[in-house]
Amino acid sequence: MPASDKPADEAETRPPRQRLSPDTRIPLILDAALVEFSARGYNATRIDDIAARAGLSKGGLYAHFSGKDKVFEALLKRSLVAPVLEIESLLAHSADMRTLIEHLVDILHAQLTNPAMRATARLLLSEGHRLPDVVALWRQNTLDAMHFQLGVLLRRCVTQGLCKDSTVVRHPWLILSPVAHTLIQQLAFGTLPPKELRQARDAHVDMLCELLLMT
Amino acid sequence: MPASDKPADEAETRPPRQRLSPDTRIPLILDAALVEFSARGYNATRIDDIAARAGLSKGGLYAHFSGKDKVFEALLKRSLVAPVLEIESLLAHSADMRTLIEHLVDILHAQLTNPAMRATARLLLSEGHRLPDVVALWRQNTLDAMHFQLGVLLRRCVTQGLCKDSTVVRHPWLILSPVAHTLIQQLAFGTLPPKELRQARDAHVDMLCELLLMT
DNA sequence: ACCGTTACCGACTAACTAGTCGTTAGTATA
DNA sequence: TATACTAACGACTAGTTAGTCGGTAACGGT
Repeated sequence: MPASDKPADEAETRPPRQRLSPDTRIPLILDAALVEFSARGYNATRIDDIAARAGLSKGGLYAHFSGKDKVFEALLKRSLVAPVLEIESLLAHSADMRTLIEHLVDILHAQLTNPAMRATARLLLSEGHRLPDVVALWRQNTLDAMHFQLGVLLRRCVTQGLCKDSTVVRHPWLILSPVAHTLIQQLAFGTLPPKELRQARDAHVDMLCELLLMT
Repeated sequence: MPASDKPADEAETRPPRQRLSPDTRIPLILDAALVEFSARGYNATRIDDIAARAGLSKGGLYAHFSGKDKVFEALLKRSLVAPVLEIESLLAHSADMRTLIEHLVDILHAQLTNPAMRATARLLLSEGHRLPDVVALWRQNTLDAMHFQLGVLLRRCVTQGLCKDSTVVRHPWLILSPVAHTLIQQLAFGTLPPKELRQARDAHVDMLCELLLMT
């Protein structure tokens, strides 16, 4: 093996020096941080690991963030985008109530299979106490918003005579709770086999149908 | 301030040297470890902190455990005791189905308000990957066992004509899921106000009644 | 082609902590 | 009380890592 200027393809020994604008480098850093933090937790993650994965050195990283905690904060803040329920679209594209419920459950379960979302959830649970402000913000923007939207959607269905006025209409979080259960399983036991995920999804749908469908 | 032999009551400067048998010291160490680990996570917890809280020095702690990971392992193993559902007792002491559901939900929610259980759950989620064997054991002993018992209980109720044959009878985990949701909230946002806990409990009961009670 | 800006490098330091080990001192038994 | 046993001490070592800083090189503007 020639030890010349570019040992190259072995195990990238020195991708010379790549100069990127902050606008393109920072997302790379946050992507790397998400992987590293969620794999090892906050304390066990080394700045050098994040930097290496983002394609620069520690010193370079410090040009963009003043410390480890600032990286963490920026990471959580980036994931604050609320997954807005397309209420109108759901109502429009669902022939009947059962279809609507299936769409709804599928949207919720899609979040579970999204690795970035899972990683963020794990960080939120295990390291969230570091940044109570960010967590509170996340609660408002994501959780409360989703509860609210679910409530609006369901009350509209009731008004339109599409479904019964069940307990879950007044407590939309009950609709989310099976997803919470599955999330906990995934966090504690690792990724569940597709079969179990499908069973969970189907049981979830069935229960909601039982609760909401007109008899 | 006299720097004599016992500055005593200031900030306990030297509770001289207490010699305890392993049988009494080890539980103290595990109690301390639960507090420290769940407050700061595995990596951020120092051996000295655990030792200090347990009332001895680091060297003393190493007389009982050969390392930090062994303490952690012993801690999780200690909490493996399954909270067995008193099925017979539940059936005997419940006048009607609604009362039985209320008892059931109360048992589940009692776990949530138990600080030691919450701390263990947090550790299991955030640091469980360190000890996959212990986590798998916990799953068998606790989660699967509880699902099984719930299934037995509900099927018996159906057979005795006490309740409908709902989806949740075939998927008992759905009954647990609202508790999972509340658990996540507690872990992410800290202890919930009693009012919200009670609302969650009531909504849970109402939903189960809707699903199970004969019409 | 020159030049100023600034993203990036990497060796260094300062701080922290898991684990060690020779010593000390409670406690039980005689 | 004398003695043996061992829980507990605490200073020390060795290894790790967050953050610093003087210098380097890529890029845009002229």
